[in-house]
Parts: sequence; structure tokens; C-alpha cells
Amino acid sequence: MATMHDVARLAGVSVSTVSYVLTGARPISQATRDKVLAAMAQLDYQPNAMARGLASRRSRILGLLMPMDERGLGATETAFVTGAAAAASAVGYHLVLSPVGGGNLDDLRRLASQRMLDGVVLMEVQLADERVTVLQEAGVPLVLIGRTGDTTGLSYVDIDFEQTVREAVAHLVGLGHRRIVYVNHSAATLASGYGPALRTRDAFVTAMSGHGLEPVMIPAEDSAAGGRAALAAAFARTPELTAVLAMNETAIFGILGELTGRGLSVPDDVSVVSMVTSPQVAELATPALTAMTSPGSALGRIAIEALVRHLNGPGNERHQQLLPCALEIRGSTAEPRRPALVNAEPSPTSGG
Amino acid sequence: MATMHDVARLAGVSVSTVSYVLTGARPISQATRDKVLAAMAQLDYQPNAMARGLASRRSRILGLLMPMDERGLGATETAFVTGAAAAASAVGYHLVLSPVGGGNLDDLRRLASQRMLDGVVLMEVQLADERVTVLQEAGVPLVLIGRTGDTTGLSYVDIDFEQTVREAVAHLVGLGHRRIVYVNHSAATLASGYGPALRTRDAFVTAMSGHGLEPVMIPAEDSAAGGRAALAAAFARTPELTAVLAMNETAIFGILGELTGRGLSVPDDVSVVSMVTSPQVAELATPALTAMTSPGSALGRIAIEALVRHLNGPGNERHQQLLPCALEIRGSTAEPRRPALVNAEPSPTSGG
DNA sequence: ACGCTTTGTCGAAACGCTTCGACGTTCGGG
DNA sequence: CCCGAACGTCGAAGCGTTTCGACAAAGCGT
Repeated sequence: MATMHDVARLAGVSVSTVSYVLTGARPISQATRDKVLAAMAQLDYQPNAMARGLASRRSRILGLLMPMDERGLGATETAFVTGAAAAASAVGYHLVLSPVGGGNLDDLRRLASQRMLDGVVLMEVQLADERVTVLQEAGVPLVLIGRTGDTTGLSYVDIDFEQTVREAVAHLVGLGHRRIVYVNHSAATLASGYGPALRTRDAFVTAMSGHGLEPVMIPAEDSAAGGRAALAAAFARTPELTAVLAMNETAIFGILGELTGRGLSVPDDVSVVSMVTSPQVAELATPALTAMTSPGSALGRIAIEALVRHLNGPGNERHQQLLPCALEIRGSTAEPRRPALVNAEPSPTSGG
Repeated sequence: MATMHDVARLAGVSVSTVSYVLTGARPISQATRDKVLAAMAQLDYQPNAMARGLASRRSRILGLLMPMDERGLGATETAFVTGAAAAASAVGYHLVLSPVGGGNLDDLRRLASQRMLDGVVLMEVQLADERVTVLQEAGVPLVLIGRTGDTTGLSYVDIDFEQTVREAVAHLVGLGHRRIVYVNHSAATLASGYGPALRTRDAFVTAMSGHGLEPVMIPAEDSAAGGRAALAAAFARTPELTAVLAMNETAIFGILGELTGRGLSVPDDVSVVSMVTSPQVAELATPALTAMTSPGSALGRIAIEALVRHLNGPGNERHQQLLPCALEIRGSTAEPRRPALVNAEPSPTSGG
């Protein structure tokens, strides 16, 4: 492994000159630069990341901290990761993912204090998230995906759940639906303070009320069985429902299965909209799901850009931004077959 | 940020003594050790990873290189990652995931030559994989998940596709199926030399022939539409098929959708077995899929353990190991409703 | 009581880089 | 023609560890 010394000797210059060629921290004449670059090429020189990091006190490595529990990353999260990696690469940083779960706070503290990461992006943030505290105390520059309850002084990028729900509801109402049930994450998840679940719940109430409709929300476990159970509960509560709004990529398949099982067709009998869903997953279902597509890779890119700005900038810039999901209409939504019950007398139309 | 110097001063010992307390490289008396540990606790000392890495020429960081194209990690890959992370953590290493795609070989070369990673585990290996060459040339200790065509001198852990296919076929044949179609990955994937696709193809031929049955394989794009198309092709080729074996987590949903669309019921009309599938995905489908469950977390653990052994050991140990998938019977397989056609005269049983 | 190995500790030299201060040159303005 | 500023380069001092050689003290067999 060639070192800077070797390069300097071969090029006939000092070590610091080689360093300046590499970093551009000081001007170097074209002639010298060429000599140095030639020597580097000849020796196949690669700077040693550790030495560089030690001397400069920055590793040029960014961490993406994601809990990897249970089920894996969906296409949504993957888009996020690739967006972040591309953005980091574009500005000369490496991006590494660290699968630190919520449990091992000590592990996180260690990782943070060792100065191996110049900054981190934290995913799957809870409304009250100890990891944020740990990272802040360790003095690590930080950008969140998602939001804590109190975002004072924090940088974050998150999905605009309010607008996303509003648009989804508007789409269904525009088609003529009146009885719309929202299938959320599980009751336990809600109780644990998972922001997206809580925010969409509130947004749904607001949106439905805005249309003069009754908001019915049903929690569902994150499993196909959970989706089936939720749909059963939904029908028990609102037998005349014509549309289901869901934000639960796992349960949605159970919902569809149960619908089919009951002899109901999608979208003719019941329309389904899946929120914060990637096109890939939406296409998996039969029929393909009308969905609110999450801005995955943009989210990742923006988070990294904010983080890097934070690292270079003098200090206190915060970046707080919300991105909406885009409505993509596929085959799972249509006008209700039966005129909505609130609008008209039950007509003698066929359809049971 | 306290340094070793601070700790040494506070404890009234030399810097090297502090280092020995930390690394255990030389014996230290209990009294001294206690003083040092107390000082470390008081100052909340954390060793600087860069300095340590520079001096010791090992970072204690392991890389998990995974291409993150298209669709994200399934639960299978996630189990793999968590298994690997846990194993690394258990032996005092950090595990970072690096989303280096197949395209940017230069990026990979840089990452490898910078000596930031003590060793790497490479996922999604192709039969001819340039990344392996790059890594070997860079002299980075390496363990593969999957295998290249020529595994001489390489360490790997992989799924035992031969046995997995054999068991899956045996399960179906045992139920009475005779016309079994294997839905593989896409023709392009096969042509690109993707090991699992090729190995399962060959194993399928072998297994079917062993039962005196005709092996029919259909490639499928990795999408729901691809699965639908493949099923259509399968029926065109083998109208009397009673079972589908698939290794394509994405296409499987299209297959199920198309089956339902044709008015065929699973498992009564057609049995379906999904290979190298996680329980989570298997449960998503309706009915839940009988599947060959991949040994995800064990694979990850074993790969990391082999890698660490490789780092500590004197040198040339290779580790080559195959792990089978486990048959988990769920609701998508049953005896064929119609007696298999090769066994009997076509009976006048109802069924289109 | 004698060397000899162990044990416990220290000081100093790396590790490979960045960065600061210094210094000679060159150049343009007054 | 002189002065200051900008340019281009160098040497050396770190960055925070590990690790090596040295050495005093203590334990051992004889």
C-alpha cells in the first residue's frame, strides 16, 4: 500500500504538497499538480481513510440509522436509502447503514461517541424517541426522517400526512364515496406514539369532517390476518362502507383477501386506497392499488443534503420540511356501484 | 471529548498503561486497572475510532455489501442482515451496510482500498462477479453469500438450492402431483448468470427426472404482471398442471392473482409452493403459502463468524457451507382434486 | 544468596494524514 | 523602484491510539 510519502518522494515534492493537491486546500501550480497526479497513478495510491479522518477530524462518512425489526424494508424505505446514498456520493461522502434497533441505546451511544460518523440520519422516529436525545448529547449532527413531538432545534424531513390524507379522502369523495373506513396501524402502535399513525388518524378525522362525513378508523395488526380482522371489524361497524383507506402495507393484502373472500369485488363493490406506498407494492396486488406514493428517494436526498449543509455551514441552520405523497390512480378505485346511501334513497339497483 | 491522555493523567499512570487496560494486550495489576477504569468512567471516556484504527491497522468494522436496486429487501434479506449484525456485535465488531450497486465498481474499489473495512460480506453474488475480483485484488478479507462459478480459494455461505428444490418437489409429488411447473426468475436474469436461478433450474430438472416426470420451467419477470404472464405461459404449455413451484417473491402474487382470475382455487385446483421465502411474506398471501423458508439469520451469522475467524486466524482458512431451506406447510398445497392425468384416463370429473 | 523468568509499568516511536506558520517569488500599483 | 499582496511550496507539529523495547520489582529454583 503506497502512502503519501511514497508519492511525494516519487514526484519530488513534499508531503504537504501532495496533500494540497488532494484536498485543494491551497493553490498548487499546474506543473506540480501534474507530477503529483502522475506519481499517484503510477503507485496506485489510495489515501488511508483512518489517517485522513484522524488528522482532519472528519470521516466523510454519514450514518443512516434504521431499526431493522420484524419485516424488512419495503420498496419505500429502499427508495429512501438509495436516494440518500446517491446524494451522499454526489457530495463526496460515504453512506453506511447501521441496523441499530431501538433497544440497544448503549450501542448507539458508543457508535456516536467514537467519532466515526460525521453525522447521522435517523429513520423511523417515534414521537418521543430516546435515540434523538442520545445523539444530541453526543453532539452528533442529526437529521430526522419523521418527527418527534417537540421538534424545537431539530432538523427533519417528513411526509406531509395531513395533505396526503386530505388528497386521498378527496379522491374517494370525488368518486362519490361517502362511507369510508380508515385502516390504520395497530392499537399498540398508536399507543406507543408512532407519529404517522397518530397524524393520519387526526388528519382523517379532519378531512372527513370537512366533507360532512363520519370518520371511522379501525386499527389493524401489521399482518395479513390483521388486515382481515380489521376489515371484518369495519363491516361490523359500517356495513354500508364503499371504500377503504389504508396505511399498512402488510395488512392491505389481508384486506384484499378478505374482500375477495366475502365475494366483494375491488373496485366495483369496494374501492381501496393505500397510503404511503411504493409503486412496486401497489403493482403486486390484483387489481393494482390506487395509492398515495411516498416520495422515497427525494426524502433521502433532502435529508442528506440538509445534513451536509449542516456539517459545512457555520452551525445553527435547521431544516424542517414536509413532502406530500402523490396520488397515483390504478385499478382499485372507482365510483361506487351503488349510489352512496347518504345521497339517495336506496335504489333498486342490482348489487348485494 | 476526553482522550487517553486525560485518563492517564487523572489516573496517575502512563498512556500506554491505559491502552493496555483497554486492549488487554499486556497484564495490568488489579489496583492500576481499577484506577484507570474509574478515571475513564469519571471522564466519560470513549476511545477515538479513527486513532485506534490508524495505530492498530484494523477498524473493527465489517461491511455488508448489498446491491439495492429496484425493489427493496424482503424479510429474507432483513433476517440475514440482523443475523449478521448480531453476530458481529457479539464478537466486538460493528457491521455497516453499504448499498454499493453492481454498477459502480470504482466506488467499490475506493471503499476497499481505503482500509476502512476490516473485511466484507458480499451479497447477491453472480456466477461471474467482478466485485469479487475487485475485492480480492484490494486484498480485503471476503465472505460471499451465494457463490461464483469458480469458488476456488473463496469462502462462502449459500443456500443449498439442490436440496431445497428436491424437498419442494418431493412434497408436491408426495401429495400426488405429476404436472408441476417451475416459475423461475426472468430470462434476462438467467442469462446474466444469476446463480440461484440457474442452480434451481438444474436441480428442478434433476428432481423431476428422478420421479420420472417432465420438468417444465417458465421464466418470469420480477413483477406481478410477470407472474401473471408466466402462469398464462405455463397453462399454454401444460394445460393439465396441478402445481406451481416458484422462486420469485414478486411474481408469486401475480401468479396467485391470475389463478384466482381464471377461477381456479388454491390449493384445490392448483397447489403453490414458494421457495426461499420468509414466513412473513408467505403469510401475506391468501391462502398463506406453503414455502421453503430460507435460513436467513443463520446465513448472516455464519458468514460473519467465518469472516472474523478469517481475520483472526493466521491466514488461509476457507469456509464453504450450504444451508437448506426448511419446508413449512401452510395453506397453498393439497392433494390434487383431479387425479393426475398421467396416472389415469381423463375422468369425467367436473372441472374446466 | 544467585541468576532467570514473569509481571507491571513507562517512554517513545510509529500509524498516514492535515494544517499551520514560514519563506521565497512574482506581480501590480503608486 | 519599493511595498504589500497573492502565489506556491516546504517543514514540522499535531491527531489519539497501539505497540515495542526497556527496566524495576518480585517470584522461583537451587
